[in-house]
Amino acid sequence: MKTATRPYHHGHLRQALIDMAVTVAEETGKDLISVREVARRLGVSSGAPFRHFPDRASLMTAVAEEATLRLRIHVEGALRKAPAAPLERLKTLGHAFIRWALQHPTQFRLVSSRRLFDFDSSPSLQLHFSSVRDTTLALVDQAVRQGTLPAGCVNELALALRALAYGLARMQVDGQLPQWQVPMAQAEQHLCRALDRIVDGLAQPPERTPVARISASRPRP
Amino acid sequence: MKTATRPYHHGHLRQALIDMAVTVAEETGKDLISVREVARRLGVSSGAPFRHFPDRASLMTAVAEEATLRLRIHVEGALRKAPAAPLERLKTLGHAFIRWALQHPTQFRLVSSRRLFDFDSSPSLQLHFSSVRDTTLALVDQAVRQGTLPAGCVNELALALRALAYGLARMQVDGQLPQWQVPMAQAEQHLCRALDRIVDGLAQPPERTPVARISASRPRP
DNA sequence: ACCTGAACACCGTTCAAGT
DNA sequence: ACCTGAACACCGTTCAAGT
Repeated sequence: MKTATRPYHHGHLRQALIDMAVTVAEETGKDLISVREVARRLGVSSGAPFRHFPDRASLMTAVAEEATLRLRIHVEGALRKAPAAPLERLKTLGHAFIRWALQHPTQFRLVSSRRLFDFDSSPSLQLHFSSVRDTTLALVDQAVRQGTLPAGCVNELALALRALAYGLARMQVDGQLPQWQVPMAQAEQHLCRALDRIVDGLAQPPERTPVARISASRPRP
Repeated sequence: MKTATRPYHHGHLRQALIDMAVTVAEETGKDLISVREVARRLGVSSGAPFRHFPDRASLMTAVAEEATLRLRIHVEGALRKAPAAPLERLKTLGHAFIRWALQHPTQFRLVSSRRLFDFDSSPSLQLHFSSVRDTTLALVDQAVRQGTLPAGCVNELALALRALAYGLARMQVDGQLPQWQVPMAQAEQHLCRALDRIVDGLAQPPERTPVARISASRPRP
């Protein structure tokens, strides 16, 4: 039930615009939402949004801020239930990243592309992004230190693993998976298995036989 | 110098539209070009393009066809000068893929996103895409067969390696690399090194010390 | 302080009319 | 057969005017 003939006129329009922008984005699947449509759906005039955001890019920045926070929370939630082994945690992080991307494809595309809003202008965006990145870096560092991942530049390896998860998620979000014989229905499992395949392939000790117990004490010359 | 007062009026407008669309796209960096601007730059009326393409998406499909062919030619050219070892060829393929993406970011984004045009409607698009994919699959298959890559589903491993190259390229194209401490100037080298890091990490025989000589003699039942 | 609604300069697309 | 240019229904953004 709306409040009579003058429903809006005031209220917390700013937040309503952000929420409706997300709704419209995920509904239409388009990267560029129409601020006029967002205004129309909220029952306000076409000029109203510009009292809260200087332009569409600023609105998209606000949307990206919230989406990045949700991605961070999703990933952190998954890690809370994960085992302690760094490699297992890395896989869990990757799975959570992929899962969130597939469930919120338009938001995922938005937060991934620095070209649709102004990343540098938003401290909260930078904070939430860095948090996930730092978690990745820390896990890779632990794995390298304990010898379960091959030695070398941590930054470089973390970048590669992030790119792997990002690439897998984006191939689905961009609609490429049909050309790789991956049925849409089990896309998530397929992508997570592909990720595990690489991580397990990189893992140092086969831990098949408890004989060797390699490195862990043999960092680098 | 333009040809007097009636420069156009006829000609091979269809091809001119495709070429100008590429120019405008790479110039503006926007995913969605304006067909009005393309027409304007060619000196034709705003309705002229629609005599050759039913809508903008069809024009973008034509652009994507040519871009995909160029990507294919670039990759095949690189492989022609590459060594014979499957793993080396896989790395070369990845490097060429990344290099082309960084040199033609807007075309790369276009061909990567099945959402900006109609992939299924274009046989040539499918042909050129499949060619690069099949080359990847064949190389992974060879490497697995000769034991330099770990055994398992070839399709899955090839998908993962393609996702790795795709993710690395896209992180740069989407503007994420500054947040990963990668200086723009040496982006390409950094990305190629990250790729090599994973491929080398997956390679089966460490061939460092002849001591262990793990598996490599345990192909498949 | 916030919102409206007309206005401006753009779009993609259509289509009668021209050559 | 190909192109023009007006027309239509949209945009993002601005801004005087309203509450």
